[in-house]
Amino acid sequence: MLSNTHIAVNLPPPARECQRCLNCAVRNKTLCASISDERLAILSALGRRWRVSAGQVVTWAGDANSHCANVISGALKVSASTADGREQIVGLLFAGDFLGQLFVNEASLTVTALTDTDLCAFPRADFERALASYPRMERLLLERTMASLHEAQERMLSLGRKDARERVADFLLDLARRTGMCGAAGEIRVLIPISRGEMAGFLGLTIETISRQLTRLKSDRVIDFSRGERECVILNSAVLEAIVNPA
Amino acid sequence: MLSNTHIAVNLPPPARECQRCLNCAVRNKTLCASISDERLAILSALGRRWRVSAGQVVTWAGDANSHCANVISGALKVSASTADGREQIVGLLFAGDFLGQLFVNEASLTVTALTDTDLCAFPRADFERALASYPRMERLLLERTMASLHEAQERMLSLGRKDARERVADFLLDLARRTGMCGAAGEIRVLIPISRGEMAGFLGLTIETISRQLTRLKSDRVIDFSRGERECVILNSAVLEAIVNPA
DNA sequence: CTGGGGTTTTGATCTGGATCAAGGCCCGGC
DNA sequence: GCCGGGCCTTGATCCAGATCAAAACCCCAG
Repeated sequence: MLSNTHIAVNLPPPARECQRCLNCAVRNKTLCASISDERLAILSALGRRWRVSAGQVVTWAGDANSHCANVISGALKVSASTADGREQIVGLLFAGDFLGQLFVNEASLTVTALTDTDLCAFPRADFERALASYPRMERLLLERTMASLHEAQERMLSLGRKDARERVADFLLDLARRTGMCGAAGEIRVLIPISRGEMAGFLGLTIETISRQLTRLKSDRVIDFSRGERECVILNSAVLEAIVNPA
Repeated sequence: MLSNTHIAVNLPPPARECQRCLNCAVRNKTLCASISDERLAILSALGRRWRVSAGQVVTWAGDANSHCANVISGALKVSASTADGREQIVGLLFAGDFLGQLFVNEASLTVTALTDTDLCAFPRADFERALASYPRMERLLLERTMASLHEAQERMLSLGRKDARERVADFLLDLARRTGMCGAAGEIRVLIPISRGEMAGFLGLTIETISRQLTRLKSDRVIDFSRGERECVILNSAVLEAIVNPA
């Protein structure tokens, strides 16, 4: 023990830098999870903590694509827009997710914090270089990128071919699967992490349509909002499944 | 020269296998472009030529995801479907493209040949293993997957927020950018590689809407089809640009 | 308790694209 | 040359969801 302390005091600078990473709240959820404690030094030296408050834009579409980041805490939306201001949310990011497009010089998407958010940001060029030194991280990033692509493909089906009722049911079930807590009587409690407006942006609908679909599900006793608009209780998931999977 | 011949005769079996690869029509367009001639042996041993005729299904959504492939020639559509048969085309593949989802045991997409097609197919598990032996190929695949994701994100904006006119204009300009040949008088000749029905499947519209939008552009003297439905001449790309980029 | 801004709901109307229904065109087989 | 089957176009109608408009609700500051 004593000798351990002695060793720690004499550790070279890079290793000391790593303390921040070793204690990181998302150490084993981000891409860094693929790197052993001992080999963390290079990456650790590149990262900078960055706190963003709710509503702030992290990256503007059209700007130089200079950074990427791991999400430590909070929630962000990633959106594409037309020149005249229509917005489509193409993804949501939460703790552990990777933020950024690699190998491209101009950002094509706008990233905005939905809540107060902590990021661990890297200069993109440095990160791309580092990737080559960490083959397991590169593999993990490839897996995650493939998974994102897969999600994107399902969303294309939704946006191109499903009606409002189906899209909303999809969304609720997805949320339930990811974060749902089972209550006493077979019902599922889901905290909706975004506003009605953001749901609309995500599902390619308007705010009014979202609201109407939700109230319809409510009056059909499929869901309930007795504890606030953000707290959805799924009373009858079988009906939702049936909407999502029509005859 | 004579000694060269002599050496060739004595080459070990793996290298001889490679001849097929070295002569491959898409040697420097597929993922294999990242591999030097000398190191091609492992991958070469895994690949099997596979000829698919127009209309044949290569992969059914829901089946075991056992293979991936490089497209040698031809064209394919990749589509997602709802249980009741609505179809959204999520991507098109041409010579040089990589076909397949990795790291997933069940295929979620159906892949269908649009024309007679030649593939170079690999057992997925073998290919994933091989990937680790070819870091440059893994990097290239990561870059391509990121590019696909980027495309998918633009399509989400299209499907979620753009009207029929904009989607069709987008499609034509995209095609022109990729494959368009400039003619005499500033006009651009574009060969549309798919039918009206497939355009509809791709753009999230119906066949009738596609047809109406095209005839409208035709009567507005923006495009012309004098040489057949598949041969589009863009007479006034400025108008198309204006549709794509509204005030 | 009161007032005001933001979010959500609800209502009335409009419309772009789907749907339903004919034709037209082209090509290959007989 | 005529028939049959794919495509593609055109026309008529319908409807889900957008748009426009107004309440209702909710929370906090004063």
